[in-house]
Amino acid sequence: MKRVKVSNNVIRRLPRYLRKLDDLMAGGISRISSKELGVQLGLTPSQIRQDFSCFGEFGQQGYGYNVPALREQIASILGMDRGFRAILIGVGNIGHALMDNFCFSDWGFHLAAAFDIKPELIGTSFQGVPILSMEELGSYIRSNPVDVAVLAVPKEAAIPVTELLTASGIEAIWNFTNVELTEPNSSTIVENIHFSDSLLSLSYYVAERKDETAAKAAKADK
Amino acid sequence: MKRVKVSNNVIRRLPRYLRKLDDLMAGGISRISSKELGVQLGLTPSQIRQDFSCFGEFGQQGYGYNVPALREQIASILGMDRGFRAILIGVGNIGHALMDNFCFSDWGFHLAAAFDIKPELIGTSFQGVPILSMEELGSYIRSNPVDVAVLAVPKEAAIPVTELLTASGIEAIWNFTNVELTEPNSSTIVENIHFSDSLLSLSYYVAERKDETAAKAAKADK
DNA sequence: TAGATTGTTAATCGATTAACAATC
DNA sequence: TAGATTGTTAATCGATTAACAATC
Repeated sequence: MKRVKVSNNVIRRLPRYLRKLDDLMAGGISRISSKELGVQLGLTPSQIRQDFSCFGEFGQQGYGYNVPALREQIASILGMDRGFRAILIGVGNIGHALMDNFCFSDWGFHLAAAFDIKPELIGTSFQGVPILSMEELGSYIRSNPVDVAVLAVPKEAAIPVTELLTASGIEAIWNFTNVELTEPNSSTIVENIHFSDSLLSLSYYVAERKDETAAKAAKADK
Repeated sequence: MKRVKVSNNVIRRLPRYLRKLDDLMAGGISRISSKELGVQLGLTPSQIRQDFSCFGEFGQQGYGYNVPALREQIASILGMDRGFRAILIGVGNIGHALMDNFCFSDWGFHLAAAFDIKPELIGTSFQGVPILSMEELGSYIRSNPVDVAVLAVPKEAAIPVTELLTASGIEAIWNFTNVELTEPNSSTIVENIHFSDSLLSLSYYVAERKDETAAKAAKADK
């Protein structure tokens, strides 16, 4: 597979392609053109072909793309076939919801262990995932392969726990705390789920929509 | 306030600015230049000044920006002072976690009600928010002001519930389901929290990092 | 074969960065 | 006042779109 430098925008579209291809497969569609894919995703066919061409030639002239084959290619580009191993730090509300609801294995991940400080949780297991003490975290990381740490601790613990993680050799963090972990100098890969950032973006667009509606009403009214 | 068309990239940076300004205020910093803000956020001073200039003139030559004043401006741009009203659809794992942990009021929102189909939940309330039956959803929306619906239902329910919401007059959805709600023809504002998309992007970067490391090792090895 | 559709090169568009006059 | 820093205009860079030869 090609590994040229690919822009972040392209990477962010890959999971959407994957999702759409899964939908098509579920609907029994086995072939699609970039034109039709563009219609269904609201993208131009050019962009779709450009995106794919970053990684190879997956289509066939005059025919289009084979849906299952393309799906497998994109899954592989995203690393879904690598069996990455994850650990969860913090079994509070959001951590628990992830363990209960989020199917890591659907995305090629294996959730190997969870960590918390609450004594009543330590030593138990949930959905087959053992919950260990935070005190075991460092030694666990050093003696087990861990590719990604899922950070779901309270706000106050975010920075110290991150320091412990990186000091123990963790290179990638899936961050659910509302804290900026990305140090300008750090080489750790951080992917954020910032609920509040997302809600505030939505808030902006809602405010904009209301202003437009109000302006229109005022105009019609005068 | 200016309301020119502002690019999505700019909007997505605003919550980060807000977060940083809150941090600065918590640290007792009352004044900052675009240069220093750039250092702390990993952005160029030019970009920061360009971003702010979409909405007005918030700084002072030779001085920089007053932190609390700028914070208030950005909060206002994001609509945080409008008291938007939200309802939650689906009090499962993620919905419950949002009710319990996510402080809507911190971001200017009021969570007015939640809806579910589970009989044991209906009629109860949690954190002061009443949980109502899904059957009441349509009439509730028609007789109460609702700006945003938070969609946290199971995958299968996503589309039918969205249709009910839009048919009842909802214009904005904060979508926690792993389903593409954005119809190319629809005018509904949709903001997605796609856990799996986020994890897969992270997965890509982890895979890339591993490939680079392996390539380097192979080179050193030969 | 003729029609369709790819992969890629070139053209356009938009976003980021640099430069600088204005001014606190 | 002199130094600092803004807001904005111009230059650059990168991403998207269009065009088209290659070919299934």
